[in-house]
Parts: sequence; C-alpha cells; structure tokens
Amino acid sequence: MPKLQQIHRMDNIHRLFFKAFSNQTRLEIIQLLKKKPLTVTEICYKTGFEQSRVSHNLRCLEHCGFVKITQNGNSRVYTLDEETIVPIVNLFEKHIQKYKLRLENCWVIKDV
Amino acid sequence: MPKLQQIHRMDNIHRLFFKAFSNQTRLEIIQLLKKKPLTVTEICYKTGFEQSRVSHNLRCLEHCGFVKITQNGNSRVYTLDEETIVPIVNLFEKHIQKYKLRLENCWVIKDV
DNA sequence: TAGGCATATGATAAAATTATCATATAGATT
DNA sequence: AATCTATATGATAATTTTATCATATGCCTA
Repeated sequence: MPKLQQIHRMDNIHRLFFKAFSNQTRLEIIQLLKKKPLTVTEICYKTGFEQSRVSHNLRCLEHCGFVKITQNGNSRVYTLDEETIVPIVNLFEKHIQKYKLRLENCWVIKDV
Repeated sequence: MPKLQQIHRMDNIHRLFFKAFSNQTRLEIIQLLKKKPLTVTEICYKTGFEQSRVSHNLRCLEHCGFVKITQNGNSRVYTLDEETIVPIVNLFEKHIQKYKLRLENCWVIKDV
C-alpha cells in the first residue's frame, strides 16, 4: 500500500520552495544570476562567500529547478531559470512595496 | 577594500516575505484562511496547534500584510488578503508541478 | 600520470527559528 | 466587580537551518 497523501492544492512542498528563497545566501546568488550566468568561483568572488557555502546552496537551487548547470572546461556555469523565477519575484514586488514598513515590527525579522 | 553595497531590485526584504511562507504553521493557517475567515480558536481546532503557537504566527502574518483582523465580540476574525496571496501561490503551483520530484534530493528537505 | 584549479561533499559547530509554558490582557456575562 | 472565554505576549527550551572546516572528486595541461 502506498503512503496515502492528502491532496492539498497548497501543501508542504510549497513551503520547501519558499524556503529556497528565504535564505540570504541563495537570494543573493539568485540576484547575481538574474544579470548573467556565472561560475562558482565568480559567485564566490562577487558575494565574498566561501566556496563550499556557495556550492552547498547552489545544489539546493538546482534541486529546486531554479538554476541549470552547464560544464565549461573544469568549471561549471550556473544559469537562472528566468522563466519561473523572475515572475515570482515580480509578483512579490508589488506586495512588498505596500507592506515593507510594517515588516519592521514582525518578529521573524532579526536583521533589518 | 570598502564593503560596497549594491542597490538590488530584489533585496533582503524579499527574503523576509518568503520566510513568512516557508514555515509549516503559517502555511497551514494560510491554507485554511483560503477557504474562509476564521477566529484563533477555530484555527487551533482545525490544525490541532496550540493557541499561543497560532497567535504568534498570526501576528507575523499580520505584520506581513497577509491577513487582516476584525474584532467580533471577544474573538478576532482573521481574513486572508486574497488579492496578494492567492496569485503568488498560484504562480508557485506551475513551477512546483514541474520540479517537485527533484526536490526529494534537496538538502533543505528533512520531512518529505 | 602528476600537479593544479574548480567544484562537491560530509560532518559538525554555530546561529537562527520555532514551539512551548506561564502569564497577561481584553471583552463578555453574571 | 468577579469570573469566564478568547487572544496576546515574553522568556526560554527545543529544533531546525546554515556556515565552516577538512577533504574528496573531476577536469585540464604539461
């Protein structure tokens, strides 16, 4: 018998995809890749983040389908899947403009 | 070298809004409120979550502008801001359908 | 095939998030 | 006012997430 799973239109999987966006490292990487594809080394240089930190987080982004990898010599070029990411981010824009100030009182914030 | 801070169209504020979605308690509450407005007690009953857990998380959702409160007697009715939330979630749908399986190999997942 | 880059991976320490417990506040009812 | 019900809040424990360190793997060129 297969594991019964309730069908929610919006289930836990959603949470995991949102989580991919909710972390500073990954979000900065996404920002950079919005401009153009980059190798791991380039991302490290531009962000100042350590290499393994970048690699670990890229792996997550790849599993989530947010980035695609192509090999180029001995380096790997990461490309953003713009088709899905950009619209999601843009949708947030509108909401954010409106509520950004109230966010200051939200307990999930520690650093703004 | 001075730490130059670039102006990004997509900054840390985004991360915080995404974070509001990336937690199970809040996501379940959002799911419920998609159907109809509810009081804290009703949310507790339907989810099985403890009252203070629900209240704390509702506060976060309120600061983020995801829900609105109206007083009714001595209880408070929480209503989802459908105009912003529903489109965001729907946008995720499409992406999720496509990549859900790959997510199983992602290290941010502990529970699926 | 040896050595040098580039990237990936695993284990664990460090940090951040979340739930819980105890208690406080607010409105309603007697 | 006393008390009941509903909700909120603060402090802290528990859990989860994240970064770091050490090391491994893979591709290239001499």
